[in-house]
Amino acid sequence: MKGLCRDERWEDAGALIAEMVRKDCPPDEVTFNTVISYLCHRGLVDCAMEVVEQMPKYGCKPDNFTNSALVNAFSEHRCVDDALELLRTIPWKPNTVCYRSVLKGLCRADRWEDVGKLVAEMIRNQMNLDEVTFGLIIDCLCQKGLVDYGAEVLGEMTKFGCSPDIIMYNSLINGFSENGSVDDALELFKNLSCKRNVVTYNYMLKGLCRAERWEDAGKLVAEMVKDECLLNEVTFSTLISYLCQKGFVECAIEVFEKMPKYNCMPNVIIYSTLINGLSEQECVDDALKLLNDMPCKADTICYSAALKGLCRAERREDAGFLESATEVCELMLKYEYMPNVFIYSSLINGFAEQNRAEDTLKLLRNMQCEPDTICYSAALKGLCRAK
DNA sequence: CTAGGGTTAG
Repeated sequence: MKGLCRDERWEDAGALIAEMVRKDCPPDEVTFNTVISYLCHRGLVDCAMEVVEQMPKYGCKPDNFTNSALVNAFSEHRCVDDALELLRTIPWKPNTVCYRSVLKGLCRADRWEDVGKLVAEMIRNQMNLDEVTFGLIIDCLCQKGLVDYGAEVLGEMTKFGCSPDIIMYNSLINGFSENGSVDDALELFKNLSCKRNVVTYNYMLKGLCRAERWEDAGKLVAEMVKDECLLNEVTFSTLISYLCQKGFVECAIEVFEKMPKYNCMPNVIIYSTLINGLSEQECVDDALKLLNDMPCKADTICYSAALKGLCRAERREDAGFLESATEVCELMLKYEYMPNVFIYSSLINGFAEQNRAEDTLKLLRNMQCEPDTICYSAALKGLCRAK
């Protein structure tokens, strides 16, 4: 059942339940809760509710698992007030997980007063306020820029027998570097009361990269290796994307080339980032080489990044880059990738600037997608320039 | 056997 749900094969899941009934092996709460929780995760809240209504027919009653899934889905996919209302209609004392799902919705909606009230209610009901609950609140505060409050909650929670753990520290480090100063983040990073993990390092790295503190970033990675903390794909993605963004594409390439040494495989997004970076730095040949040597399948964004470089080069040097651009387009079609409107408009514009009205028109007429205004304008430009 | 706090990117 779990497998079918994970693959979103809802009809098969329904058929399986029917089969269970037929074979005298009736579905139980666990069966239903599995289906319900997956439906909820996919945002199919109405379907989930329908399944809940089917439960009594099979002698099953919704329990804490059912309700926490629904409350969570209401919080995420609907209005958090629906979640709150559902919490109130549960005919028994809902457990911490159910409460926490509502808290999550309230935190995300920035309804801190209501968060406080609900926490007070939990305390009144002598419910277990655990690390997970505090971790959730701290992270939301940090994400909303209320890092100081996050730090305050971290201090207060010891009253409830909770001690700070690495997940909370990670949220705070990220919060400080995004919404405060990266030095505050570093300060905390250096004085943690528990062992750092790869997420800690990656957050810290992101902060340093954003601040363009490349030397510190380099030192951090060295420290990571020394600490025997394995660099992962996030580490590399972070470095590569920030280096490209800030115009240091050569460094990004160096980092990229080190990936295999750390058992990390670059994915299509990393490739498109690099191709785009090379195109923007007017290294179109390198961009094309990277595109051609990709071990994974290139997607539209990779192609359009390369085309961007080609079209720029064309404008600059009056060379035969548009021919390569057309070739790239053909390559795309060969691999059954649809060039998108952006690609077409770049190409049409490229031909127009070369006064090649015929090619411009031909391209416009043979487009594999709906031309937009920019395509038409570019074609018009070609026609006008050719007289 | 089911639920729950933290990473990256075009």
